[in-house]
Amino acid sequence: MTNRRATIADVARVAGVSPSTASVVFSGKTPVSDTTRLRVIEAADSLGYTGPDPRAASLRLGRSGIVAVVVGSSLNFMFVDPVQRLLMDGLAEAVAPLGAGLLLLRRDDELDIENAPTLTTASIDAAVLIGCDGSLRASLPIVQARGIPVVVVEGDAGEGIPRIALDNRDAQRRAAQYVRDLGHARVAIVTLWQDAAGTVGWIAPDAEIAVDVTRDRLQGARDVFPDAPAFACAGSSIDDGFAAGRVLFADPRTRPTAVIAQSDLLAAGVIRAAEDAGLRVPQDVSVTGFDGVPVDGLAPYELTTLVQPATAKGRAAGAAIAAMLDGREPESVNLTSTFRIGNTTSRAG
Amino acid sequence: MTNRRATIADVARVAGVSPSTASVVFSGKTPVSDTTRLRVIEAADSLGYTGPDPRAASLRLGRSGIVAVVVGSSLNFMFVDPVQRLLMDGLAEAVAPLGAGLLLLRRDDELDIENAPTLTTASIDAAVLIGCDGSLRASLPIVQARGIPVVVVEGDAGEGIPRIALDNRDAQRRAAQYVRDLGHARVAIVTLWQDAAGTVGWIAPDAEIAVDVTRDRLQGARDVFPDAPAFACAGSSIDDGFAAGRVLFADPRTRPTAVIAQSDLLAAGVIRAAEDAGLRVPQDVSVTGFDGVPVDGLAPYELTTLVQPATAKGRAAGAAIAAMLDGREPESVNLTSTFRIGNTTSRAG
DNA sequence: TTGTAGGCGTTATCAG
DNA sequence: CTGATAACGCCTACAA
Repeated sequence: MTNRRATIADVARVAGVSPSTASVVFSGKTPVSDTTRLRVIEAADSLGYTGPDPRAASLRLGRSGIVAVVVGSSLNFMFVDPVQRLLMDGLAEAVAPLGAGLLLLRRDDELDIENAPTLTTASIDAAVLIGCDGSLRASLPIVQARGIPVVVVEGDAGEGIPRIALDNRDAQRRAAQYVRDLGHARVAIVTLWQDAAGTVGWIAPDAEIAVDVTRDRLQGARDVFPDAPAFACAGSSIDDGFAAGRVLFADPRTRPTAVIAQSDLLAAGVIRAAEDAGLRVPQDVSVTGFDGVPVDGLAPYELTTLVQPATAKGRAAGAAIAAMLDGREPESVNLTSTFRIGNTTSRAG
Repeated sequence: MTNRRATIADVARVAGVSPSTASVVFSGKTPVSDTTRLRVIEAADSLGYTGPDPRAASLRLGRSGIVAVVVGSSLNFMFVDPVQRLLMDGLAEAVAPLGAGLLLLRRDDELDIENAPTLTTASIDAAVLIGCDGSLRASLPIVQARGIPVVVVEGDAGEGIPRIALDNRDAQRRAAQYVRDLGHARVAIVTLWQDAAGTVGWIAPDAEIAVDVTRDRLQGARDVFPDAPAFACAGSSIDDGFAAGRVLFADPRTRPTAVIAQSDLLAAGVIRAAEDAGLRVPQDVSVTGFDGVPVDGLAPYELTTLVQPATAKGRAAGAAIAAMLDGREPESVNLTSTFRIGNTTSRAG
């Protein structure tokens, strides 16, 4: 009744074969005669051996089957965003065939907790950085020094690091053009966060925005409406959009006839605010979103929005990782969004 | 310019010390003289050595610093629920001091993908099973055979496995009592999924429900309103609640004056449906939720609901894991929800 | 088809 | 405070 777990050597001994043979029975890398296989399996059963210890295997093979996903501080915050969720789904799906799972890690610089796991200390085969803005970039040297493949989604990590990007500016421009073609001239923009602090409020016309997504989408809208005022939110949520909408619709004389929101959740909030202000959507105000994700509770509205291939983004990141682990050159990918017309936009009155 | 990464042995050689000494410099387990430490650090720098290889360390130490979280099929689906997100946050927080991170794994039986990582093949120190209903229970023998500590959240895994549970029935009963005390008699219940398939519709009065949460909360409500009709939803979302609400409010003559929803998201949907049917909340219909999570876009309503300690649930699971890894006896915990009165309930007209 | 031998990179133990 | 030694459990040339 020893406490030690059985090892493959034990199994081999009981089965009366050599360790390598027993190993092969489990890995299937080499043909084994049926009788030996059976003996080994039986021995394993009798010992309660459930297969090779992954820890030992990963040392030997140099692979741990784990891909790190570096997220911001709070999982809760991150997964509020449907786009992130779909992204993770795509990623999980794409790395599964590699025998890899996703390890959630926080950013290295948020170490309030003693000896928390980090990119440096975790046994990982690769890392995915999401939204590589500033602070995330600090993680890079670490993984690079360890020689771990990295891929960046929605962000720029510099030379030689594959990126999975979106045509944010182009796509947003297309939506803006559509809005203009509908005859709208008084247009307001509701943006995602403009900085890490999540400063809420009107964005100065000449402000430099450090957050890639926000900047790019804003530029796209400004390509068509150069003077449109832009209001920055703290995050991507209905509540944030609602608060922004309240401000936009506060003054009946200056209120916009169309609002370009940088996410579907924000757009949903803006719509709520419009209703709240006694405005009908789309008759009195047109609203566009971005993302093309199902917004829980938005029915019967169907947003006019840009459908981004969120799951594909994850899959592309997974594919890049697979390539790198294979020793192949990873590709940076630039995905494109599709403009979809819903029932939240109409001709300017 | 060899491609091999430097090992601690290389560092030791360059520093002119023994490998064990070099190791100790990194682990800090034993005092080292400043001069040697410096020499080792310098050697490491010059070789680009970033610290012990986690794979080797985990073999040696028998710890990988990874805790598996077994989720249903889709991350997207799972993380829609704010309760799950908070739970994960608490869990991450609680295992971080152990130097552990969270590995997302799918259920073993959903293996459509060849060689996907599983509870059997991943190097994990412990596992958390969330919502241990039926199919999840299949994972148990596997981990137990491997001698891996397991804790179950919101579900029953049988003997000897620590559980983190909630006072679902008691809590729901308290809410129901409150509703009754307000004078409501025609009450309907909107429930979470009643089976894995997510069958939508009225629940037969004598139906046996296999999903623990749903059953327990339903019993709590029925303790007070034994004959209240219950309508089952497919999931916990505003849209699901809306659909249910539509049915409840379809016939003005039989419509309930109060609805007990089994989650806040469902309650939000029911409220929408009520508005949609021209009913005012709470004047015409009272609605209660369950969970006490912020529902994006629900303002200005503040739900009358049961606030469950979602993050604490995660932390408790983490604590149980910490205990087991420490060789201590883990505790099963029974957390309690707090009844909170919002503005979605009022006296029966 | 099976066995032998060596090493993957660490770290705990124990002796100096 | 430092160093030698021995595992940790497995996999894979290579030889038989």
